[in-house]
Amino acid sequence: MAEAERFALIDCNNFYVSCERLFNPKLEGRPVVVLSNNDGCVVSRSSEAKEAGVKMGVPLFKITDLIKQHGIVTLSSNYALYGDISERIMSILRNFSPSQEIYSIDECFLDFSGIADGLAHGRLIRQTIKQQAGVPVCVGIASTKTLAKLANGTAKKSTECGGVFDISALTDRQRLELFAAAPVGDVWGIGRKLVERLEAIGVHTVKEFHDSDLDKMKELFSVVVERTIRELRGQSCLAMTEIAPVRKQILSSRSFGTYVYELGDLEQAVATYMATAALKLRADESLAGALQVFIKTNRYAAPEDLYSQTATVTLKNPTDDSIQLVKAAISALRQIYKKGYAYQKAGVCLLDLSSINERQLSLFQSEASVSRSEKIMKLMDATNSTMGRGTLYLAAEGQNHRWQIKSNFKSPEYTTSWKELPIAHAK
DNA sequence: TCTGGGGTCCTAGGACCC
DNA sequence: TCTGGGGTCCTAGGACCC
Repeated sequence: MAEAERFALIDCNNFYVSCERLFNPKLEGRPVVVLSNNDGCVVSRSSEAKEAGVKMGVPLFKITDLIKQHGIVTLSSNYALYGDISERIMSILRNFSPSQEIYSIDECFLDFSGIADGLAHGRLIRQTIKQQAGVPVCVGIASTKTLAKLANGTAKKSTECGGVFDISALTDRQRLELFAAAPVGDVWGIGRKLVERLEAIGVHTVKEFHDSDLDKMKELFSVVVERTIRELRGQSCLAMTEIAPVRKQILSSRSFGTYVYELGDLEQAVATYMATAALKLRADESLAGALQVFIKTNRYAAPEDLYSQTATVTLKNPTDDSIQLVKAAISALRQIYKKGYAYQKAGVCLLDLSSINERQLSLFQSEASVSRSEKIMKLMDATNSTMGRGTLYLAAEGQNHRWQIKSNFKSPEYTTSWKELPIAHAK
């Protein structure tokens, strides 16, 4: 008999908050939230903050009273730190299965097929990560990815299961009871809009969704919804993908710390974002064939103050050269800039990406000019990598970034910056 | 005063071709 | 004058995820 497929989903609890606590144990037991870029809204909450009533994604200015009332600690996000902790955790997890798919910064799937006692293996994982990385995780196990996600949600909510939950160990009846008690919005891939539409046709629980008619749901919704129902029924439609496919686009954008009015400031911002995007492009060993630039006012502004425009440029020759990309981006920006608006955000997007190994020189492009550009970019990237970000930059990026984001509560880069290594004091 | 950023996939609709 | 319909490709926008 063929072995039954099984997946485990390992997900860190309150990941960003857990990372902050590693280096600042005083945060243990206290309500803590981590904020998005620009200190805009809440992106991670400790259990104490959840209990205090802080909702996910809420803007900071709406919870000033709650913060005072409960003494909630607010922290700016520190992505260099979270990325570093994530890498450590993922490399530990790699040892627990022949196949791992890293799904996001704080979660991965492991192939659990053929593991006799999934629950025991899950508990071992949980214990090991806590011990070696200091971060609490939960483990969900099931015969499909969608069910493993659901199992992980149960592991997080339930107090009895000790952070590990296996749907494939349930009887049919137990499984249906679990489905009947869960709202359909708990299912991976069913977001706010779909919940609205599903409820309108009388589907409220996971069980009702699971029991619905496949053909009808495909017709009413989409092939994705149909596939999700199949997965809930135990028919695996989503396989493990161990090698992350190459990115198809690279986006770099930021909200400004204060409104921006002048073209000159926007040009600096767009040049800076493009330099960031181009660095990622070179790290991927890709070339961009096209790029987009967008600028927008605050989307909550009055209708007469709203403006949002995108310009797309197709490049004659695909490139990874920051200088060329910045030039193209700035000329695109000049086409869409309109004076008189309070701009709140700008960004660039690299599109039509191809592998550098498949570069084709056009008639008008000499090998010499390409290799000169390569040398300059290599020098710039190497310098910035050893001497620190921003050591070498393009003149267009400018110096006085009046528009730069706010980051008022940022923790030090404990693990990724020599200057900010924590100091251990002997008692 | 103050509302994130970076991705993916799917669909609808227009352009174009035969 | 009469002016189809199916296929494909591309793009913009929406929905979703973390």
